[in-house]
Amino acid sequence: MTKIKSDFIKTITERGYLHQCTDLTDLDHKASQGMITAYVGYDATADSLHIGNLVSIMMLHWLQNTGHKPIVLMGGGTTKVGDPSGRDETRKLLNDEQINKNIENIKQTFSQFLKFGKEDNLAITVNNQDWLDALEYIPFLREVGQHFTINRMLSFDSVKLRLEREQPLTFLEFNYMILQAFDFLELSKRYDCNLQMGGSDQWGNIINGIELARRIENVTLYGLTTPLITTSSGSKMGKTASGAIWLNSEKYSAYDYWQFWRNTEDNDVERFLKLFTTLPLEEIAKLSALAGSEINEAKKVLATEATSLLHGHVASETAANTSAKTFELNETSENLPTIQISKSELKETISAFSLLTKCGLTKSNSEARRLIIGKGCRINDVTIEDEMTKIGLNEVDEKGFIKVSAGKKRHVLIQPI
RNA sequence: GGAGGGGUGCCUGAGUGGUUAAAAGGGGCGGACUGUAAAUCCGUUGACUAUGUCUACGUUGGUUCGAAUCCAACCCCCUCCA
Repeated sequence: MTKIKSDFIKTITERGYLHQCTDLTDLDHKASQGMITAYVGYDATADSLHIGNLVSIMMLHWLQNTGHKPIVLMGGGTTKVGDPSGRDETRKLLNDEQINKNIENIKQTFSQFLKFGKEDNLAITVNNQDWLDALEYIPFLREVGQHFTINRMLSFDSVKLRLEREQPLTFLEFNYMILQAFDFLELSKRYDCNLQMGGSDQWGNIINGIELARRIENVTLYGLTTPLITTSSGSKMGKTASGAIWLNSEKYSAYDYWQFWRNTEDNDVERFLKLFTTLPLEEIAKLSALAGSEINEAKKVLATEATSLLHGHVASETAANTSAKTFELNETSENLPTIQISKSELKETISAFSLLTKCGLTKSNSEARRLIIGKGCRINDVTIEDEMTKIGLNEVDEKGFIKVSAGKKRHVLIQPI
């Protein structure tokens, strides 16, 4: 490619969102001429999106920011089928009620990143259930099915890998790529959508949609994928500590989210600043030039910026302050996660191990005992040596809390009521 | 429908009558070192009212002093044949 003309392509290239594109030169040209409309699809397999979805959300954000129209496609219909891409096993099927509930929860996330509305480049949300549910089998097969050969379908990774690993692939799942292809066609007809974006594992599904639209409507559509984001030590993003990093605040608090970014590996700081914040590139260059322990400053900026994008400025600052107090000033911030325990219960005193479990720092009393034996538990910053240590009202500090810590990073405040 | 192979802890995977709550690795958690990083090293990794008890190797029964290991039936998966 000679020279990038459009702001959109320029931005996503510079910031590292671009993995593959069907025809970058052409798409760039189109984006420089006028408004393009692009969509990303999200299946409702859980009641919240997670960090892994964030790259594509940020891409929609930049799309809108550079003057184009984003469509958020909720996969109410496709979730009933289950995308086999990148999976060894069939997804467990959800019922309609769960799917609708999930969609409602997932939708909230986008309001932070996109401006919604009808006109111009305001974002819209659509649900593919609206057209997929209405399909009639035979007419659909005749219209769409005749454009797919089994030979070619078998050659796509989502199918091929499953077969190679000798894992079962149901006929239901086998249809997924056709439905996603149909989605793109449908969005192109309804909203003049001409670009589909997604993670690199969606490449095959995207290509199918482009081909289908070319055959049936004779239109040219584009596809663009983002790289799979891994940490520099090779593990998949967000699959760290206790499961996924969720985007909904009820499942993953702003404080925890801030902490997640604060603990980024040195080698990832620059890449993540580009991908997950909206800071200008010059500023990112300055921040990532920091060497040695000074890079921690860059990590704090990353954490605050990323948290602020998702949870808002106020929640982000609070998380930053709480973290500073806790980790740098060695003070107890009352904004740490807090649980309440009745005074009468504390009066009786509670043994240290059961207190750990009570406040959710350990999953079982056995785990709590092990933690204490391994010198991993502190009450009010004092290491507990004996798991039978009794904790009661005596341990409440002048601010009215008992601080319970598991390891160096996980803290909970007990508030007697 | 027929023949064969297989189902072990979060995952991979050893174990074919007893010191097996089950090797090894991965992952998780904690500790040390640091910078709330990475790498490295060490410990730990079923539960409980805790030096004991209970639950656990697809399910249910059986043999045995004793079963993940042997037997029977059933369920599920894979391969080949029809």
